[in-house]
Amino acid sequence: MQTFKKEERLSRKKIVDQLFSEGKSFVVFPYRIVWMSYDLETNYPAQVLINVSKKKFKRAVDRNLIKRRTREAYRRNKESWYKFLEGNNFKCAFALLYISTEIASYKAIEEKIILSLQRLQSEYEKDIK
RNA sequence: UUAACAGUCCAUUCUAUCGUCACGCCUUUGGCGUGAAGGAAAGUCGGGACAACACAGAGCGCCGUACUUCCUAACGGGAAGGAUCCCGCCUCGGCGGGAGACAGCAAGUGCCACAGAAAAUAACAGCCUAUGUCGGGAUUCCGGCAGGUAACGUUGAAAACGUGAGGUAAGAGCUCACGUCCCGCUGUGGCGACAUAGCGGGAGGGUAAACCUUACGGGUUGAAAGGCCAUGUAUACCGGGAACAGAGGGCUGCUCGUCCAAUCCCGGGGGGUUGGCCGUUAGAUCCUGAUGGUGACAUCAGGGCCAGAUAAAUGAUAGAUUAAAAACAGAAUCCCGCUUACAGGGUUGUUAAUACA
RNA sequence: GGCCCCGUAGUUCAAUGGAUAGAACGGAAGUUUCCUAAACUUUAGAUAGAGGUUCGAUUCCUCUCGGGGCUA
Repeated sequence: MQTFKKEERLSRKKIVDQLFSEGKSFVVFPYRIVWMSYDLETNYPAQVLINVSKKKFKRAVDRNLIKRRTREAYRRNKESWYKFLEGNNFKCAFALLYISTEIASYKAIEEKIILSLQRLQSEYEKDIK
């Protein structure tokens, strides 16, 4: 199902603090991805945090637009990522940080989200070895 | 009809698929139904509601406001009116439009660069010798001193009521006529600001978005306010200070008052929590109509329920209309204003042009 | 969300309401040197924006823009 419920989003301050102090990160422009394995109290295999900086986009309307496009792209393309995690019995907390200063179109964002999720899988495979 | 200007109103449409948040219902790992940002949600510039502090006291300090009357819960907001200034018109004293933080430098103090004698107390240059005195001269003349005197003195943003006459030694609102302005009193009109007429007194540079005076108002802190439940814990140790008597504390700059009071304060260092519920959306509410009022607005009647999240909800794709789905822009306790941003469209008024009658 | 503070040369700071807006470092040009550094001489460069009060505004007032701090 292409849902995006609240349980699929990262909201615990404790986990967020831990993620940003201990998590590993890489960049797939315009996103910076911070991730770590965490034993989440949910049925979903991953929780995601989407962030757009107020320093880079002054107006709330612009921030909302980017967050909505990112959320939409993640919702439509997360299926294989979930299958991978469930197949290996992993649970993952990660953050998508938008670091560009320009507003990207939906098509560009979707492309990069797919790339990011593939990169996350390969990072996990590296970690196992 | 078109264009310009001013005012006012509306503001990313419709269909399908997949999704987000809240509420309700059901056969509850889900499904169905309903609802889902703004005129500025923005800036946080005023004012309130609400909450805690003693539901709050006194004085000082500090801050704010400033023509009048009214509206409002309140306001620095709004309405109507007054005076002043600016613009336009003409039949020349009226009409129309616009502007502004519009109390008081006639209570005190300060400041006014450069220039100028001087920036307000005076002094200086100049003018006058009526009066006093001294000297010369010798009978009404000259000079000095004392004295009198005004805004006339190249400036400047600003120079001490204006013009004319009288008056005098020379002069001066010193006096008079006409005029300007200010203060007080009285009459008339108006709730009032004020207008107008008369009488009396007076003549003063500017600056209060300089200190200030007067009048009125403001207790302080803000929903990260505040209340409840759950979980968990240790003020171990070190340094400095206050105090064994009213130290310290009660969210207030100081003093007083009042209540609680034996350990308290500062720095280093350490332990625990960082979850949930309420506040939280029905209200100075919205729509329609009637009545009162010049108006802001008020009252009455009928009807409606219109986001409520807590890392924070509205998007994506395809199609249609269109020249182009397109401006400024996203609720976070709520409300009333102000200010600022803004594509397009509707509508009202004024002006100009064109066409027709 | 709430409450505050600050915007002056490229940088760090000055400047009672008096305008030619100052100083240090830095920049540019020149002198000196075989070349560089140092030294010396000269020079460019700024009041965040708009409006108001005032004869006059960096300074006082209002609005806008930008930056920063505090608050569990």
